[in-house]
Formats: sequence, structure tokens, C-alpha cells
Amino acid sequence: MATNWLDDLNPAQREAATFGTGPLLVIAGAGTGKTKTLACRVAYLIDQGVKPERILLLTFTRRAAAEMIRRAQKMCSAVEVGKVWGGTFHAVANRLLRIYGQALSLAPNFTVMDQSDAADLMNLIRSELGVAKDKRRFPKKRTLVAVYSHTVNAQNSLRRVLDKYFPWCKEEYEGMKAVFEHYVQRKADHQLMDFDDLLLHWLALCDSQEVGRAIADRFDHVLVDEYQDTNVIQARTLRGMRKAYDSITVVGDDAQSIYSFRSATVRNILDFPEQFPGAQRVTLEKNYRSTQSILAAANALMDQAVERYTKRLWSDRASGSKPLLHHCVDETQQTEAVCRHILQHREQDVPLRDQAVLFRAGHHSADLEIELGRRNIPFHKYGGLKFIEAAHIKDTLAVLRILENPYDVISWFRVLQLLEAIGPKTARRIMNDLGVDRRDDQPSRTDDETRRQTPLHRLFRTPPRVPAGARESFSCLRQSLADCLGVVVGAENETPDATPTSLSDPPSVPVQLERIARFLNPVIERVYDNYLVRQRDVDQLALIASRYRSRARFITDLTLDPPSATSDLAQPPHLDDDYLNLSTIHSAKGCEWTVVHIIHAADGMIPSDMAVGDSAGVEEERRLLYVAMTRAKDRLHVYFPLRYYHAKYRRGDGHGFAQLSRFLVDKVRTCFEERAVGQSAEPDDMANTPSTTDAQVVRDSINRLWSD
DNA sequence: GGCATGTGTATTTTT
DNA sequence: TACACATGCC
Repeated sequence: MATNWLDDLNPAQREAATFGTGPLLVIAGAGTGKTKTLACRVAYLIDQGVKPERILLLTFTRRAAAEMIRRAQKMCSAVEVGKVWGGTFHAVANRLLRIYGQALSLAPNFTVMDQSDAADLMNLIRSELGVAKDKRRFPKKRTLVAVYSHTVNAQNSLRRVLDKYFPWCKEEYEGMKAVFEHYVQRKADHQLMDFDDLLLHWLALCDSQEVGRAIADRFDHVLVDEYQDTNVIQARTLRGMRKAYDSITVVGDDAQSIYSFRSATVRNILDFPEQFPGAQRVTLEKNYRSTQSILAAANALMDQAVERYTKRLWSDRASGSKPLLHHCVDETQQTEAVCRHILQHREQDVPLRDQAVLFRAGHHSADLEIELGRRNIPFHKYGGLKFIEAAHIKDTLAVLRILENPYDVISWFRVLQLLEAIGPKTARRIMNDLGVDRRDDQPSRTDDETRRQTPLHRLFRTPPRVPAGARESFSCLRQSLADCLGVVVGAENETPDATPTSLSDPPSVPVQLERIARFLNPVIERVYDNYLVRQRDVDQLALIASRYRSRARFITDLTLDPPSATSDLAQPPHLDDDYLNLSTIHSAKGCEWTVVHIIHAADGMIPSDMAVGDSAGVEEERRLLYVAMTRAKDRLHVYFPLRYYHAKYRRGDGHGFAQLSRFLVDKVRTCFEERAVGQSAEPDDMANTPSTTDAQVVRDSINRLWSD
């Protein structure tokens, strides 16, 4: 079948999609059909005879990769496009390391830690070293992870990173250095990999004499999406992946780089031509998404930027009505206005799923979420607190991870402390008894006898001494672990064998979870509030697990690509269900909706107070607002609450007046139509619905006097 | 050594 | 608000 789908592309898109071999840089502005172009390029390459499994497609989220592959599949139905290596840098690194990691002496069953696991390990080390004892202000675990990650990702010296980004921690240089050294060693000893390690070890694989060539030569073509949000390690890795073959396509937009906190650098995209000599360049400027009036506002915003950007968007879509800027009395009014507009749009046949509310920080939607709940408006929140970060879910995963990697100190430490009468001290002693601390039995890793002596075997053969109060639940834990491995721990003196070759097959992953729940349910009931909800969450986990045959795969997928929202699992939305999208701006990247509501357009929120320290920070916040605005297809609402109550800090009626976001200068505001919420008529297209009146504002303000 | 209770403080974005 | 840390009791 010929390639008639190419007819749908404009000349620039077609040039990018049908580019031959060699390096190609595609500058693709917001809404210029980037996904479509990349999907077509995948389809084109396959159509030209490239084998799908010889294409590497790197995207920012797994969802993005899946979407492109799905689209490409539609174009070339004859070939199994699913064989394309698609996913995030981290997911691909994980996959390669499981195959080739032995070249770096990595165990194939290493554990992937997410950032909160990394924080726990930092904390463990911090307390062991006692660095925090005399200094009251030693950085907290999250700060430690942030500093560490920034340092390795930017390949910068700790000194310089502290000077530049964490000046308030400069005093603690020595202590932090010690913590980081132990952190690195401890991970190596216990087969733990944090997110940064995945990238660093992939790069190391590329540089390896043994397998570097083989890995690079696996792929004829490498395609990279969202290139503006990659860091120096990733850029270096890409160079390492191009040895015999030089075909690489990177797509990005310098005006949408919003991940510098993760050490992403816009230099990657700007320097691409030098890094990959002979690179061709294609620019996509025609926007298919937004009305001209939305683009006018977005362009006006970027005109204020300090930096020059490489393109200017245009559209031949009808100009549409101007975006609206709503001045609200306070957050309550903002919430009310958002709900009202959402329902009005729904009445005008824009279903909830085609609308989104965007905000800077996860908790900015708290008030709105409560109101949506009250009004029975279903929603789905992206970003913010993840299901996987809930304590009881981490507990469950920790048990699974012990099974997978018995040297996972973090998980042991966590699980043991769940037992009554076991705190940090006892937990550490038990771990010692079990030999979880690998430094003790390192000498001959390959020696068969040593391998047989994993902490789990010791647990089954010679259970360690535990406090009387913990005895019952400890034996319950032991039983659960044994059940999951398909091992019998009946009589005390038996010597069961729990190697994978053990006689009775280990049960399926959902069954393992059910066994774990037997141990965990009483624990959850004792330790947490809301235990019924939490126990149900564990059941939900088993439901997801039913899609997996491999426990290792399940754990890693959950870590690298966690369910995006708590509600994902609490009430999995049916396909025909209509629900509103709530999202942080970061998580909204790459998405589009018919109607977009941006809330909290106040200085201190956008830009975030945390980011206004230097001009680079402010510039990034501007791009963030740009990303938010360009998500809208037909209608854009921006909300500004004038008054914030700081009940958070002090009780009472203290409040302060906010400033409109500094990015909404006069030149930008002329692209908006401004409304005072509750004080004037609504625009034509939402005229005939009841609206808040002046009197309502008065009543609200009176009521507030005793609402507290 | 564990654990309940009280106090102070910092407070973004994500693979 | 929520989390880390200190204190004092069991």
C-alpha cells in the first residue's frame, strides 16, 4: 500500500517525516503536529523497509510513546509496529541494563528506586553517619536527593552546585560529601539503582568496550521527542548510540523547555548541529491547534521573554473570541467561576473530557477538588501526589521488592518497622542478623554456596530473634514471603530451598499480593487511619498486577511509570465516562483540550515564589505559562484571585492582596477580554445562565465573618 | 529501645 | 497542613 497518509502533511512536516538518513533537527512549536509528524516518520521508515525493532523512539512519557506507536500502526497495518523500542530514557535504560548490565557487573535483578526511596536511603545514611547530630540545620532528605541528583545530572562539582543552586547548604559541604559517598557505595552493595543511575549506566554501556558497539548497532534509527527537556547525560548517551549508523532525529521546542530543575538544558537543542555534524534542520511553525486569538496572546507573552526564540507560531484557524482574564475576589470565587464556566461549556457540547484546569503546583487545585466533589463533577488529576507514594502502597511494594532483591536495605528497613515493637534500632539489628548488609558476605559473589545464603534463606532457616510484641506478625511476614516464593517453612529444622528452581512453582503475581495482604492488612489497620480505604487500594494493586506475569516487570513498571493519579485506581474511569482533567502544567505537556482553564495567575503562584530567585528561573516560569496557554484549542480562561487568606499560617482573618502575574503585562492583556467575576455581565456565549451577582459577593463576605 | 505527644518550620515542577 | 524532630513516659 502506498503512502497516501503523507498527503495529510504540510510540506515542512513531510520533509521531516520522509527525511532519509543522518542527523535531523526538527524545531516544532506548540500544536504544530509534532506527534503526527513523528508517528508518520516511524511509519515511513517501516514502509521503507526498516525493521521496527531496529527503531528506537525516546519520548518523555510512556503514554507519548504508546500514542505514537498506535498512530503509526494505523498507517502500516501490515507490520508489527509494537516491536519499535519505545519509551522514556529511563525505561529504555532499564531494558538495556537488564540485557547488557553484566558488562558492568550489574546483577540482572537490581531494584529501581524512585525518588522517595532515594530519600529514605539518604536518611538512613544521614542518621548512621550522625552528621545531623550537632548541626541543627543539616539538609533534609529531600534536599539531599535534589542536590545529589542535580550534581550528577549536570555533571557539575558539588561545590559549584551548592554555590549556585543551594547556597543555604554551603556550610554542610563536608557532611553532604560524606553522605553522598556512602549513598553511592550503598547502592552498589545492595543492587539498587536510582533514576539517575539508570541514565548513567546506560551511558557507561555505550562507552563499554565489550558491548558499546553492539548496543549502538541494534538500531538503524534513533528518534527523540521533547529534546529541549533532556540533560547533558542524555545528549552524551545519544552520541554514544550513534557509532556505525548516524541516523538520529530529535524534535523539540526551545520555547517549551520547563525541566531545568531536572538539569535539562536547552543547549542540547541549540548545539545539536555541532554535536551531530551535517545535521539538517526543519522548522514547523504552522499551528493546527489553537485559534488565532489564543496564539496572539501566547506570542505576546513570549515577546516579553529575554531570550530569542527560533520561531513564531501562526494559524489559519478562524480567529475566535479573545481569551478571557477573570479577576476574582478570592479563591472561593475563582473556584465558583471555574465550576460555572465548566458546566456552561458542557451545556454547549464540550464534554468534560475536552476541558482541563491547569495549575502550577499540585496543591493549587485543593479548593477546586473539594468543590468538584461537592457538585458531583467527576475529575481525573494528573501530577501531584501519586498513588504509588501513599505509605501503604509503598509498604506493599517493599515486600515485593524484598522477594525480588533480598539485599534491598530500604525495603527491609521499611517493612520491619511496620511490626509492633520494632523501631529503627531493632530493624537494623535484624537486618544485620539476616545479612542484608551485603558488605559482610561479599567475597565470592559467584560462589554457589554464598548465593544460597541470601537473607531470605537465613530468614527461613534460622529466624532471627525478635521482640515478644513482634513475634506473631513477624512469623506472619515470614509465612507470606515463603508463600510468595513457593517455599515451605513448616518445621523449624527444615532447610528449604528458595532458589527459582525450587520444586513448587511460585504463585502468580496477584496471588502473591493476596498473600502479602494477609500479612499487611492487620498492620495497616493498626498503623494508619482510614484503613479500609487503604486495604482496598492494596486489592486494586492486585488487579493491576493481573496484567503481569513477571513480578520484576510489575515492580519496575510501577516505579518507572506509576499510575498517574490516585483516582486512576480508586475508580478506574470507564471509557464512556466523562471526567474533567485537572493537571499540573508540567504534566500537561504534549496534551491539548478544547477548553483550558488556568487558575492562580497571581505572582507567587505563576511565577512560583520558589523560582523567582534568578532571571533564568523567571524565564522558565514564563515558558511554563506559555505551555499552559498553548494547550487550548478553542477557548482559554485565565483566573486571577485578588485576595488570599493565609489561614494556613495563622488562624484568623488575615489576608493579603495578590498581584496579577508579572507575565500579564499590558501588551499581553490587550489580547484578553477582562472580566470581573461577580461584578459584570458574562460574555455572550455564556449569557443565559445564572451568574454570581454583586449581592452574592456581599453575602459571601459577611458569611466569612463567622465561617471560621 | 519504642512510642505517644508536642513543637516548630518550610511550603514546585517529575522520570 | 504535614512532616521532621525533641521530649518524656512505658
